[in-house]
Amino acid sequence: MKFDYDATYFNPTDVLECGQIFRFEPFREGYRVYSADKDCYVYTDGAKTVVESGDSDYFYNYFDLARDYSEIISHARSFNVAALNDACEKAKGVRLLNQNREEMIYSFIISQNNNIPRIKGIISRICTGLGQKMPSPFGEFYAFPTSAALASEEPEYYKALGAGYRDSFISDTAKRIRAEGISQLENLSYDELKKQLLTYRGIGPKVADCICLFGFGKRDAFPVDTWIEKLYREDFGGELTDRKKINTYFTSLFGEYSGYVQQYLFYAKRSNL
DNA sequence: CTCCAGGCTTTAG
DNA sequence: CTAAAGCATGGA
Repeated sequence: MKFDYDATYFNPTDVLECGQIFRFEPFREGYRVYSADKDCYVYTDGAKTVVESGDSDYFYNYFDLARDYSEIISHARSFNVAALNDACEKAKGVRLLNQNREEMIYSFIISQNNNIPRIKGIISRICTGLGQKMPSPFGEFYAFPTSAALASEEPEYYKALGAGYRDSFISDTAKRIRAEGISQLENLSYDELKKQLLTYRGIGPKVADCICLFGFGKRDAFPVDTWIEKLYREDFGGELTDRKKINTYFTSLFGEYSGYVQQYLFYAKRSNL
C-alpha cells in the first residue's frame, strides 16, 4: 500500500509539472494523482519519495519505477548538447509515466491549440460529469470516463464544458472506440501505431506522438509543439520551420531516448527552470 | 484591442 | 503534394 524510492530521479513536482499529466492537485505534503479509475498520494522529503495507494502494483508501473533513470540521464548527457545538459541538471527528477491509453487519447485531443491550465479544467469537468464516483482512503473522486460514457454524449455537451471546437473530436473518437475498442492499437511499433492514430479525427502528428509516448510507452517518439519549436530555434540554432522535419531532426539525433530527452527539454524550457 | 496556448481539419492552389 | 484559412476559449 505504500512504497518509497530514491528521490534523486523521482521528484513529484518534476514528474507532475512537466506536462505529461493533467489530473493531479496539491494534497497534504505532496500531491494527489489520478489515473483512469485509480488514485494515489505522492510526496517527498527530498531524500525519499513516497507513494501511497490502494493499488501499489499499478502505481509502481505508472511511475515507471522499474527503470533506472540515472542511466537515462547519463546517456542524455553523452549527446554533449549544452541545452540538454542544462535541462538534465534542472529536471533530473522527471520520470515518464505509463498512463492509461484511452485517457491519453482524449486528453491530448483536448490539448491541441490549448493551454495547460485550461486543458486541466476541461478534463476535470468531463470526469466530474461522466466519470464513475470512486471511493478512496484520501476521499471520493471521479474516474476518467469510459469511452462508452463519453460516447453517450453529443458534441454540445463537450462544448458546454468549454472544449471549444474540439467537441466533435471527442464524441467522434469516443463513438469509434466504443464500437471498435483499442486492442488493435496494441503490440504495434511506434511507426505503425502513429499511423493508426492519425486515422482518428482530431489526432494529428503531435497529438499522436504524445499518445504514443505517454500511453503506449513508445520512448522513441518526440512530440513537437510550439514550445519545442521555440526551443529548437533558440537553443539548437535550428532553421527548419516544418514540424515534421523538426521531428525527424530530433528523433534521428536522440533515437530510443527521444521521449525522455523531449520531456527534459520541454519541462526546463516551459517552466523556465 | 491583439496574441498565444503541448494543432488539427478543411479547402485552395 | 504544400500553404493557408478557420477554428472555441480564456488569460496575458
